[in-house]
Amino acid sequence: MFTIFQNYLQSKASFTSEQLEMINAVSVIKKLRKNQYLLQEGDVWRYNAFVCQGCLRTYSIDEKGLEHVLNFAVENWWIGDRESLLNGTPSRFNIDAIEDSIVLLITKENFDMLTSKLPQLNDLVNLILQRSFVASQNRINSNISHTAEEKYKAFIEKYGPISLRLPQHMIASYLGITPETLSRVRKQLKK
Amino acid sequence: MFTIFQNYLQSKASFTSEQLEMINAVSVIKKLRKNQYLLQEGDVWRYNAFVCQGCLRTYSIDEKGLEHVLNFAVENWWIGDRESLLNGTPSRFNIDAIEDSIVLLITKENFDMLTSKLPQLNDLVNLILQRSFVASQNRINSNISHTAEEKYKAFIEKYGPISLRLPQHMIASYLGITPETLSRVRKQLKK
DNA sequence: CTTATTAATTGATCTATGTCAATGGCTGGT
DNA sequence: ACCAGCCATTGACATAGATCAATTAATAAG
Repeated sequence: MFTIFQNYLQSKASFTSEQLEMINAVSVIKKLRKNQYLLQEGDVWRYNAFVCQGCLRTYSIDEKGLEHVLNFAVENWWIGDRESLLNGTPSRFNIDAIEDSIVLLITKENFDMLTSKLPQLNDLVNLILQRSFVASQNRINSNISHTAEEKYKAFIEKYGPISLRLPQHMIASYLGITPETLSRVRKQLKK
Repeated sequence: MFTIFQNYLQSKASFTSEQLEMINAVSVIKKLRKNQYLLQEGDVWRYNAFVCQGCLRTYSIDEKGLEHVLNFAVENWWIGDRESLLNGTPSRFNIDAIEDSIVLLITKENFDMLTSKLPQLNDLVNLILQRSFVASQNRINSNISHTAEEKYKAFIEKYGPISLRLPQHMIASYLGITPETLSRVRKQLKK
């Protein structure tokens, strides 16, 4: 399963086999059944996590008990709670598997060791962070500017085939609308 | 005016006077009158920018000509369009001054040179990026989870005294609500 | 100072979206 | 294969927030 991560790394930068071995040595594979938690609210998140296979979601639960999906992640995406990782604070989010999944975990300490020894990994991680921030800002812009229908169309546009793997009530939650509204938007768009 | 930036840097990390001089050498001070643009949609953003004094906003303009405020920035904050900077693409945003302001600009090339020579600056910038991402994610969570009133209260909580310097229609825009709705929310909260 | 703009408030509607409830279709577990 | 429990859909209705319009308050310009 490390092969998938290795292929990903090689596609983004150049690593010698010794360097890959160093990464492999601190990587832990974790298999998750559908619905299984990777992180639960209140726990501290201590890893950098890469999705080798499957699909997961990050979500919060509000005072009324409603779930709000913050992010999805599929193969070749990173997932986790940066706030908890950065500050060592208990997470306000949950992460669970939408499909049976396989993730690769590297603890913060090991990851910091790797980035300090491998500049190309450091650059890669930094680039991903920058892109994540940009994506995040664009989502905010969409949130404050668009109607339910516009947000849904933009979502389908952005997620493409991945959107077919996500239950609609989770997409609705991600967009900040109810499942009923999403259902009506979809009906409208079919015409 | 460089002194302000210098104080900021020293408060976040340690720099020798030679290092500070190196930073000073590539810093450009730009004064902005109220309402003056720092960046206009369609232009490419090529700097890292630090606000020494004043207050600015980043916003987009939608198809209907409506403005949507993405961010505010005051003294000791960074501002810019990371997407345009990272990809070299024309910006979809505008940045202008809400008050007479002074910003310090360092071109991307010079900034990259600085971060490669000064690891502590690189770490600082990386930390800010991580925090920005976290803040951004939290704002998305707020957007999809809360009512107008809850979002406004959270905004006041987060921005504190700075919120008094911002016109209400811009706060409304930032929150994704109309000025009329914000006015009513405020009236409600006074009771 | 005076006037011209722009911003904030308020009232009267309108509308997109939420809420509640019922139905039928899938899906996963036994 | 069967049942139980989600999930998507649909309808009827409620409501937060938008829109439009008018008034007042605050700022800026001459």
